[in-house]
Amino acid sequence: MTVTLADVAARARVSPATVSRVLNGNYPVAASTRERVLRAVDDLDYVLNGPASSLAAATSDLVGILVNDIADPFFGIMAGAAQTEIGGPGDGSGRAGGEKLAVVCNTGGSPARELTYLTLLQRQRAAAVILTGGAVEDPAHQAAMAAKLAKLADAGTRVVLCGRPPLPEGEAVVAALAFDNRGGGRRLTEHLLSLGHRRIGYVAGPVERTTTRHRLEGHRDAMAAAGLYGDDTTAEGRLANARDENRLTVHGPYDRRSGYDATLELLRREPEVTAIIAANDTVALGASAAIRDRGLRIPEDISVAGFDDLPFSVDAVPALTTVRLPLFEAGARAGRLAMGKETPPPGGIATIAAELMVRGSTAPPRK
Amino acid sequence: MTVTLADVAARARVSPATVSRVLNGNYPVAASTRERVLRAVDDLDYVLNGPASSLAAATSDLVGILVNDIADPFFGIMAGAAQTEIGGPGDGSGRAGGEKLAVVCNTGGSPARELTYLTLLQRQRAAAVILTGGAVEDPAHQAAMAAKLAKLADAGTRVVLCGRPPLPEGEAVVAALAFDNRGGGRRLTEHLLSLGHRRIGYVAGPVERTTTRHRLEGHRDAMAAAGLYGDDTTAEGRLANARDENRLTVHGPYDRRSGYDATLELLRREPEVTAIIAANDTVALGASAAIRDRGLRIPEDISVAGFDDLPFSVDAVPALTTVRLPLFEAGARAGRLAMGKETPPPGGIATIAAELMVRGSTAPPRK
DNA sequence: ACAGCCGTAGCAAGCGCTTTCTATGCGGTA
DNA sequence: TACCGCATAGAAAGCGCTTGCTACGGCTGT
Repeated sequence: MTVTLADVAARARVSPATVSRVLNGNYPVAASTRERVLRAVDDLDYVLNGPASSLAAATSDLVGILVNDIADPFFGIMAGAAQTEIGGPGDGSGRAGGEKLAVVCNTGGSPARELTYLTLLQRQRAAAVILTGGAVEDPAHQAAMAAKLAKLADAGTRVVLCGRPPLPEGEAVVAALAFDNRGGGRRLTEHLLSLGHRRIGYVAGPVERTTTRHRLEGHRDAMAAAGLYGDDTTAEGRLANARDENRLTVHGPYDRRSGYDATLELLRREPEVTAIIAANDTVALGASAAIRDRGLRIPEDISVAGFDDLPFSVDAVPALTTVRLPLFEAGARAGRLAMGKETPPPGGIATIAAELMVRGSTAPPRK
Repeated sequence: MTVTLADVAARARVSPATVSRVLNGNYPVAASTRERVLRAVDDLDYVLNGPASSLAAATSDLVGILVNDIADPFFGIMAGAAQTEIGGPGDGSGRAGGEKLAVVCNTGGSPARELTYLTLLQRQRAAAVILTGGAVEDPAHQAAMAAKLAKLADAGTRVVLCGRPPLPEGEAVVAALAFDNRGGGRRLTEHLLSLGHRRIGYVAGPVERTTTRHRLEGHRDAMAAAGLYGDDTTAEGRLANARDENRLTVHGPYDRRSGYDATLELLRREPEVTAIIAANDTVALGASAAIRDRGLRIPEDISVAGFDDLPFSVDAVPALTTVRLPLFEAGARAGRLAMGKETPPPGGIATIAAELMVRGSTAPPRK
């Protein structure tokens, strides 16, 4: 039924070993022989049996890219960029040079699925794995992840982190590319502060994610530095600060709906808010909708800012002030790292700068 | 180094066959034995060797989802939905029930890469393949695709088309879910027509894609039915119609940039245009930006409409009139079809309705 | 008490490929 | 001319798993 190596060998009147060598191209084969084999491959429309090949060679050409949400361009852009560096041009049959099959796996943000995919990739003896996006901070899960990644690395799988903080132990991975979420959050807040805002609402992402925490920390650092939170070190002062922080922060998932609902809640809690920072651009879109639905104008009544600078953000009306993350570049770099085409940064860790993009959605508060 | 089935068998004091059967659960094993094996698996932290297993069983648990552009939510939403139907919960080790590894492959819209991925999946003996999005109309490529899909189907891989027209021959696939792009294009144009628009610009997608052609055909059908194009059947009339069609249609990729540039071009060619239909919502965003940059207002000066109804479209200002495609539902259904969890529609072909969403970006023309 | 079964477990033959080791033939060199 | 070495091809031993078939008790039925 299906054509095998042996069939090709028979037709080319050589041994299976020779066919294998022609296909893999890592052993000298006379030009005339090679040609004969190639013709036989073509004639028979032969396609290598991947599992058999992986079994015998103890490696596969699978590269896994784990993302939290495939419907979110934030991940799509990184994954796409990584893939451009991984998938070779391909010749359609036989086995091409350094060609790898880059596949993206959607964890949906679930720790369990993250682990499951890692096991599945381990089972396939994947050549490399790229993990994108923030990690979940649950200690048990982190330990499980670290163990799993260590095992993968042990088995020869290259592990690259992209847009995710380095592992606590840090040794198991080829490289970690982390976004400067903290710095971005700080600069964004400083921008708002410099415009004169004082009551700033914060629509944060899910509590348990590192990304959420880092952006929020940057924000609070800036607020504290401006004497808005945390400067009063007396006992009551501290309490008041904490209350304020909590009152002006609402957590929720990274989606539009959450931005809408959280903004309504923020407006209820503190009608005097003059600016709202959203966990990311998608959330900012929802926040903007809520503000408009309340009959308020952006930025005259309330300023809005996002994070990530996704492609649609510049087209929002007014254009969204946000923090630009070089998603494509980071993804491409992760792809190269995974392929061993680029040497890892010193210590295996690189921080990727976040750039503030000031646009029309932020302006000085009215009063 | 790595632990194998035999190691587990030794530790559980059973034969490798028994371990295999416990893991696959398709053969009676005494409860006490099963338990002993499971404990050994756990103790040894055993992970099945995928390639070996696929080789022996002649199937794998890989399911490929091909998309044209992973950074585009249009595909992300379908792929994500399909994955929810495919990837089981997973138990972290051994092999779970009907668990499959859903992976998405980014073709970038390139026919060559599409074929390459199909070969790679064939090589891996994928359990199923889902192809999403419009096809390229080049006859040579279509023939190659049909041949490849037939071969995949032959080898037992289920092939499902999602948001893509059925194959010319049509036999090789489990099912084809096609969006009613033509109907959507027609209804959208009728809406504009009923508002009083007569000079309607059309920013189309890449010429060679079926999606582009179908949407455009729907548009032109509606125009012709209204006597705007193609009613004049004299020789000169025909020519004039064709000229008009061409003058008011600009092709380009499915991205924001293309929408921006094409709209500028349309405005130059025909300043009297009162409405612009974009190939999809992303393109519509670019078109809107161009219109605003020209100092025109939406919808007062020019109406804008998109296609797809991506999540951000409702948040555009003004909210975008568009044609809603049930991407999530279609993706989920494709996933179920690929898993054999749902019986294919009669004839293997289903057309999925497209619903007109009238919002703020379209209004009657001023004069 | 014996034949026949059913429920379990083991044996062993591959699945299709890679790769080490060995064989062969040829040209060049002493 | 005889020998060595290089370039190339083949033989064969697995890689780790699945599965058809066989084997073996103990139970049931007569």
